[in-house]
Amino acid sequence: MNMQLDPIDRRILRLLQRDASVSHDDLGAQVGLSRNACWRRVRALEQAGFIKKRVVLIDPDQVGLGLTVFLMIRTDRHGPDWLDQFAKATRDIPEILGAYRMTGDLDYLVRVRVADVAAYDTLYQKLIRRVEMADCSASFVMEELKETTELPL
Amino acid sequence: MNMQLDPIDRRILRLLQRDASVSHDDLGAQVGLSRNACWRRVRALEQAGFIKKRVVLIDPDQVGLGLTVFLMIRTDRHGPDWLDQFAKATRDIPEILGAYRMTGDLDYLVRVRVADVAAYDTLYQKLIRRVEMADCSASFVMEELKETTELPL
DNA sequence: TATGAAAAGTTTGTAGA
DNA sequence: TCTACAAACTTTTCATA
Repeated sequence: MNMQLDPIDRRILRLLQRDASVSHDDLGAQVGLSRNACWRRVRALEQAGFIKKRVVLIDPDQVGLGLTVFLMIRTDRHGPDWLDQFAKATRDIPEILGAYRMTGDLDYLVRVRVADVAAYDTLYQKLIRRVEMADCSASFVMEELKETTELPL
Repeated sequence: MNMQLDPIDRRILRLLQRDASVSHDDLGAQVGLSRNACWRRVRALEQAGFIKKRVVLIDPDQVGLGLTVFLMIRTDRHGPDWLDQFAKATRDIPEILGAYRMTGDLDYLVRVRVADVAAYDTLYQKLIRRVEMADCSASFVMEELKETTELPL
């Protein structure tokens, strides 16, 4: 299914990525559509893959995951098997929330959520046991100014 | 309200942060609880602030936001008013999805989602017009190995 | 092709055994 | 706790533009 996003779809997405707990009645009212005209559009957006999933966002501090760490990684192995191994490791380790191959002089950036510095060290040991890295330096987040899943639409 | 997370709560959170579209019936079945008992726990988790919000996750590529950029920022103004101004700017600019004050020699790290390099440049201009920065270097994401909102529970 | 109204089917939240 | 009920919400059907 191919689809072009019209202004109403955009508004629906904008509202749903802010709060997906609204009813189709309310959502419809907010975009000026009937209950099921709105429902149809949401379903279409789901089927077309615009909406990937519905999730609950958990407060990391409340569950004891107070520390975000960014790892800047450089490798000297640029073959596909190193990347495979690294990609698999990042997928397997649940503390790793993000992993990105980058331009510039750092090769990879990894975003991690852990309880504290001790937990970070455990994770670091786990990671270097699984993948060889020429250089890996950690930067700790002191303050989270912003952190959102809302895309600019 | 204060609460200690028991193993069933943990499992509920783990399931809901993967897929919040399940009914309380299904969720209850998966954690071995009646519909009602499960519903109560979910409500308690919401009220205690473990569950911050319910949202829809949108595929960035499908809405034409194919490029993630990380900005590494250094400032020479370490007063509270610079930080205020910077924090406000990051909140106001919807393309900025994350902004972090860091340890180490880079002061701030900013995560950005835009359509392409041209859109990035527009955003960059917007940002430097609002806050003074001693140094700001961009790193573009070539490949997203992992990107999740699921916390390790 | 997209809509709205209404009816049917589910789920949710509450109250009583 | 559990069961049962009422309210709310979701989804289908159908008629219309």
